[in-house]
Amino acid sequence: MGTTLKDIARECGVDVATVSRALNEVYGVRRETRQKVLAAAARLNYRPNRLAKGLATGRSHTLAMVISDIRNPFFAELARGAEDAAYQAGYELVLCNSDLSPSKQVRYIHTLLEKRVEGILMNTVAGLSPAEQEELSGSGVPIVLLNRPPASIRGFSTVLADNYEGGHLAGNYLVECGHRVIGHLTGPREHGNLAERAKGFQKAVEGARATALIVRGHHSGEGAYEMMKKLLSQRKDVTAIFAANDAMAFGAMRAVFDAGLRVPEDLSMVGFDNVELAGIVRPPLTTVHQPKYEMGRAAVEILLRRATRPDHSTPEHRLLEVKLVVRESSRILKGRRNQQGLSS
Amino acid sequence: MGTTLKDIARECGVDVATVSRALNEVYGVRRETRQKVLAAAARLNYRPNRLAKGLATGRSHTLAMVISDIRNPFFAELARGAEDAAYQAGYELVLCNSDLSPSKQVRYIHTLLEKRVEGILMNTVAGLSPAEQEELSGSGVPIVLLNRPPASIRGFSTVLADNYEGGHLAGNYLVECGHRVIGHLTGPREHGNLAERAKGFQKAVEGARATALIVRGHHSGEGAYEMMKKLLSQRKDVTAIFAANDAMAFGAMRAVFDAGLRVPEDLSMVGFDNVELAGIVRPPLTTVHQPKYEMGRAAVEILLRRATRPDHSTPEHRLLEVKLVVRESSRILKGRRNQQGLSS
DNA sequence: CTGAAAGCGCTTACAG
DNA sequence: CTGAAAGCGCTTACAG
Repeated sequence: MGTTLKDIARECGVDVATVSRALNEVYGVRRETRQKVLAAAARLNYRPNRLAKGLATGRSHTLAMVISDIRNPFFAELARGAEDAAYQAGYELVLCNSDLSPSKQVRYIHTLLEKRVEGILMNTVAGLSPAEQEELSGSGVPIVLLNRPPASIRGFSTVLADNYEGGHLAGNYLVECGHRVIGHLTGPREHGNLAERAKGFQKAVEGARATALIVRGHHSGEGAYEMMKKLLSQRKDVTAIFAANDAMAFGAMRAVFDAGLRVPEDLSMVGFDNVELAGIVRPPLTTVHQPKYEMGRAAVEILLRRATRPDHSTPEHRLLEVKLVVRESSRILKGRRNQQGLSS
Repeated sequence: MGTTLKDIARECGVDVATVSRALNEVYGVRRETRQKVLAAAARLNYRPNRLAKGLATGRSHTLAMVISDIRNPFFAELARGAEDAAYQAGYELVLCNSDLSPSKQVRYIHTLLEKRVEGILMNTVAGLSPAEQEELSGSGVPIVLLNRPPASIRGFSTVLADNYEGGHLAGNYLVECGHRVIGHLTGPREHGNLAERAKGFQKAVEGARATALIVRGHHSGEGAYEMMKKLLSQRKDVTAIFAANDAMAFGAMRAVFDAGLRVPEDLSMVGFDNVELAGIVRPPLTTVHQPKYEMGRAAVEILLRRATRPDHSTPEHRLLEVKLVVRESSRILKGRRNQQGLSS
């Protein structure tokens, strides 16, 4: 069916090696010969077999991303950034949804290694056993993570938003708005990014001698809904909430509404991520913006850099800036300060 | 670095052919030999090179999806369904964002064919030239489209929601709610799926001797915002709107709010797709549900079926059911009928 | 049941 | 500049 180098070689009366050179290299082949080969290739509608090429060169020209779920807008945005960067470099991106299941993650990784992908973008390796993490980091393919890996394992690159700074921004903002008792809904301690946000938040709040109430549960809308309900029943003095991500903020808002309270009149709400929905819900959500698209791009750039220069194999680490986006879900409590300078 | 069949063969004192058989086939190899090979493979941490395997067998075990933009929640949902089906079958899915740009689509397709993917899921081929469409359909790899292709081209499979029925449901519902002048915001005539929705809608409305106002523009939130503004300034008698997709409905709602009107008190609004956001905005959007996840699955199932039985190459066509989801953005105008039977 | 050989379609030193 | 050869790592008739 497909025409191969051999067909072109026969057609032109030259060797396949010459055809290969003519098609790939800029010189090392006589102009005339090259033209003849190119013409024949076009005429025969030649399509190189990339599997064969990959086998011969050891390069597959494909990258992969193993994330929890592409339906999560955070990952969709990230994926788009990653794929754009890959496309520009002539690479393909394979999409894997792991649901954070360790067994799925392991299966994906094995298959990807067998397909000789040249780099993998993963949100985390936290679910893998130490042995699996070691195996991965020693597998030879570049990996970039979106969460800080255990300190014991070397070899992973990372692309991180400045989570600590983001938490600090949120905490500081709420304190400056005059809030004195502020709840923080977050996930399990093991989740590195969330832990950083909590730390930054706590630092800002307690540094201002206000009270930070840390509530842990599942870091999802559902989880936050439950946490919020419980918190409302226990502490009447809370006037503001910082949720560890936007999905949690939406869940928490539902619980607030269900309790017959208003946002921001009764309770200020701040999220993290700045997904598109944050600007659309009522009231629009104040949140910490993460440069999701850029993070995807940055991750692929690192992968590509490491794939093409296997010589120096020290991992790269990239920290991206976050910023506070003030919308209508939060308000100044006692007007001690004006809002100038806060809303940047 | 990687251990190969040859290493295992040497280790076990057998031929690579035997190793290959032991690793792949269930019989044709003595039990004992098989065990020995398996043990050695495990010990040496053998990972088959899929590029080599693919070259030898002609099968890449990968599928691809070429869509406009993964950030569109419709496609994210679809992608998840597709990837789940692929994963279960032991296939990988490569993600391509075309923005519907013909040149990007063509470049993606060429690369994918060169990588010998075994099937491609594409939203549409409408942007390609007839020659390109012919080339694609004759390329030998199974293709499933999410839009009806030009009648002139044979060979494409399709997975479609019942767009006509969906439009009909929407039109019929609004008529039964008592609306007599109903606007329909839609896209260009060439867009097959939207055209079907418009047809079904018109049939239902005009069949009931009510007035259907078709407004065309860009099928996006922005486009709908503009259309709606214009419509409001021209026709004061419109009491309901059917938007060709949810994003358009959201845009139209913004225009309604900007004009100082209320939904559904002044204007009923119905969308199409039932993206997650539809249930979250205020007021929650009445819309026609499309089974996006299932469409993704169905598409991959067709691709796989056709990839594994290249014998009968007639395309498959799958039509999926839609249903009306009544929420709070629409209301009964004059109460001529009760809502029973409408909300199913 | 197993080995030896040829082949999948490319690339890349090595000669000339 | 070009050809002949070997190799990438697998599979699969063909013998035995």
